[in-house]
This record gives sequence, C-alpha cells and structure tokens, in this order.
Amino acid sequence: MQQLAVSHSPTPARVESAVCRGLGRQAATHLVAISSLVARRPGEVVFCEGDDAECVYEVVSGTLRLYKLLPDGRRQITGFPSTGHLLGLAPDGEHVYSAEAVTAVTLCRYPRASFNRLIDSVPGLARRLWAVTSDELRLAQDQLLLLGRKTASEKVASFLLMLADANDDGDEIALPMRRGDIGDYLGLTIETVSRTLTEMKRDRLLALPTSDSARLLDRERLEALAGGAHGASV
Amino acid sequence: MQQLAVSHSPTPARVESAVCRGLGRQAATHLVAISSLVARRPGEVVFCEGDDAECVYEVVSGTLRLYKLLPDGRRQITGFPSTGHLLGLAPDGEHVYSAEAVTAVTLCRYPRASFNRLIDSVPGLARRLWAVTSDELRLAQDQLLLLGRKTASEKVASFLLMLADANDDGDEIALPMRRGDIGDYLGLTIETVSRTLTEMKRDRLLALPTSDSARLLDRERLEALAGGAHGASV
DNA sequence: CGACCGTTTGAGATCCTTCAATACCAGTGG
DNA sequence: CCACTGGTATTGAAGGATCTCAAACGGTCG
Repeated sequence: MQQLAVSHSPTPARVESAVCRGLGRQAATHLVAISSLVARRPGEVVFCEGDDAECVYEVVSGTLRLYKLLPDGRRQITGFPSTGHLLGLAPDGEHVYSAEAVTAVTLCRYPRASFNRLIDSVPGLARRLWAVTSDELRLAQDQLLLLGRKTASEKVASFLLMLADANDDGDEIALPMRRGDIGDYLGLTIETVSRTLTEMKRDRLLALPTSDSARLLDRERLEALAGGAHGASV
Repeated sequence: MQQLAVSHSPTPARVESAVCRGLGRQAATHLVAISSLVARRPGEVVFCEGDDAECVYEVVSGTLRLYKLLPDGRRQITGFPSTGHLLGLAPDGEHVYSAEAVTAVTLCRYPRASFNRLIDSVPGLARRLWAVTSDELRLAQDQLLLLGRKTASEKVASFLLMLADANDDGDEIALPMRRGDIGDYLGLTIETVSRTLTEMKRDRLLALPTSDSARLLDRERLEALAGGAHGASV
C-alpha cells in the first residue's frame, strides 16, 4: 500500500498510515504539521495537467479519475485512485495528468516544498516513494498490454477483476465511475463497454444489480477471458 | 538522464555517469566494485518476465526491447531502452517484463543485493532512482494515451518524433527494430505500420532511405499529426 | 408526472486486421 | 557471376471488431 496520510481527527498526533509508522514519531509529526485536508464533490477538479505541481495529495476517502487529453478532446484515463493512493508525486514542476473527483472525495494535501524538504530530512522516505512509484509503473505497464493487445471483452474482464482485487470485497464490485470513464480507461467507447457488459451478463459471467455495481458470478471464466496480467502474474 | 554506469575501461576509478558524479567518489567506487559487463547479440534474451530479478542492468551500448506477453503469444513492447537506461529496477522479487537485444548490446550488471545495500548506504541514491522511475512512469502514461486513443497515423508519427527526440541527431532517425517490433510497441500490426510509413513517404512527411532508417521531412506536420504529448507537453 | 442524465440497444460505416501474394535484400553455394 | 534461400518488408483484397450515429429505455429528482 501507499498510505501516507496523517490524521486530522481530534487527536492530531495520532498516525494512521503505514508509512508514517515506518518513519517514526518525529517525522510523522512533521507530516501532520505541513498537511491540510481538502474536499471535492463529484466532477470537481483537483488539478489539471500542466498546472504547477504545488502540492502532493493523498486520497483519504472516495475515488478519483486521472486523465490525459488530446487537443481535440479525446481522453485517456490512466487510473481511478482511491483511499491511500498518492497523486501528483512526480518530483518535477508540472502535473502530468489531470485529476477529478468521481465520488465525493477528501484529500490530504502536502505543499510540495515542505514535502521535498521532508524527503531530504527523513531517512527511508525517498526509498518508500520510489517503491510506490515503481508499483504505479508496473500497473501502467500492465495497462499498456491491455490497451495495445487485448480485445474489448478481455479489457472489460481485466478491469472487473482489477476492481475486485482492489476492493477485496470478494466478488462484489462498486462501479462509481460512469461507462464513459470505463471506456476512456480501456480505450473503448461507451457503447462497446455497455454492450460487452450486457453480453457478459447474458453469459452468466456477472450480475449488474445496478449500473454502478457488479457481482462476479464466474471468476474462473473471467480470469481466462482476461488473459494473463490483469494485475496478477501470468 | 538516467545514467549510472561506471567505467570498466583501463582506468577503473574513472566515473562516466552523471549519477556517479552526483554521488561522490566513494559511492562511485562502490558501484564499480559490484558491477560487471555483459554482452548480447541481436535477438538474445537478457532476462524474462517472471525470472527472479537477481540483477539490475544499465545499457552501455545498443538497443533492447522490453515486452510483456499474453498466454497466446500476443506481445506488447513497453520500450526500446538504449544507452544510459536502467533495466529491472523494480525493488521487488521478479522481473515484470522480458528484455531482448535488438542490436548487439553491452550492459553493466549490478547484483541486486549489493545494489540494495548501496541504496541504503548512499545518501541521494534512493531519491535519484525515484526520479528515474518517475520519468519512466510519465513516459508510460504518455504511451497509455497513445495506445488507447490515437489512430494508426498518429501513433506512427508520435513514435518517429519520440525517436527523433531521443536520438537528437536532428531529423535523421535510426530504426534498428523491425516493423513487427514497432507494431507491437504501437498496438498495430506489421502491415499497418508498413502501410502508414508508405503513406507518409507518399505525403512527403518523411524519407525511408533504408528500412532501418528514416529522415523527417516535415516535422511540423508530423507534430500536428501526433497530437499533443508524444513525450512533449501539449 | 415530466425533464434530465446516463445507459442500453440498433444499424450502418470505418479503420484496422487477416490472409495471401509479391518484392526486396543479404548471404550462400554452385 | 548468378541462382537460390531465408527473412523481412510491402502491397492487395476481403473480413471483422469496434466506432459512429441515432433512438429507446430507465432511474432520479424537482
């Protein structure tokens, strides 16, 4: 996990994240000192690609979408970060993607300058951030395989299994994002996503109690469909 | 840049890489001490996805392809690392992609255990590796946009511009990889790559003196075709 | 209820793939 | 020197997966 957020609850010094515990009491206190909480409602923007990256964010609650745009408006969603994920971590000057709230979200915000000083002064933090970024890179490379070489059904199956693994609520999945978001994540259109889900429902691979939730009915066949590497190894 | 390699030439203590200079003489000497050189001929494998990641590599010369496979053999190439790039950097246990030589290559190999100890003992190294990995992540995210949302022509234009930027030989580009490699990098077939290149030649966008080299004739139109983000910002 | 927004479904068009043949190029042996 | 061979690239024709355009459906909220 990549948790870093510190508590802003009544007991300010209480540390919730694995990283903070790893860093020791003093460093954790520093993190609390430089952080602040921000909230966004569904659809609201947190930051845009090209903005000066003045802050690093950690998701405290809710789900966001990260995306890049082409000049004509075509959109590629690169991820749906939720609780515990870090945003805007790249060490240089500008955000390289935009971030919007999918659900209502709360974020823990760290000013970049303070954050960078912390990296220098806290032993182990740089290595921790490296590990977090490496894991993101690994996921991005899995996504390259998905986008470049998988069919629509394989993409959707991979996506559902990825969500199931992340939510670890067994086979019950929340789909807070819209069909269009899913399409822009998988390199498909809204219609193809919808048709593929309908087809999977017809084939008894899954149930769609509502349009924003799903239940996996046949994980084995879904995994076969997804091919290797929906996040897991081959 | 992400250079780290140390010299194995007659003067063993001489340090060639930017990182080593940044790290100081003593750390650089440590790097030399744990490294060894390996060579591979075209088509030979350096390591495979799923192998224990016993070593980290830096490319000293030549070009490689990194790729992931689906069970049925479909392939997605994730990059063509060349001189100065690091391979197998992920901090955990297994390689997450395979690496093969495209041209003849020489690599500088660091045993992972020693490398990890070095990270702990050399201040600044972890942060440096974080920066390197962040940059790879940024490129991977650009590639997500390309694979998910660009057309064949846009993909090929982006690819050519990316190579031109990397080689910085102006508008002369070496294409050491085969058409099939380009296709598997761009999520296209061999035939589509070939047709697209032919079409660009017909449109006077580029010249193809041989099948493994190209000259950009109209960078402006190519950049317009590539859309934003072929590596550069929008 | 009725408007709105997102999803689903349908029909036709298109880009890219697939399958197949031809061209090209370098190396080898006659 | 030239034919032959193997590998890669190019070109052609046909098919198909996905997209586009368009309409119908369904839930939510005032």
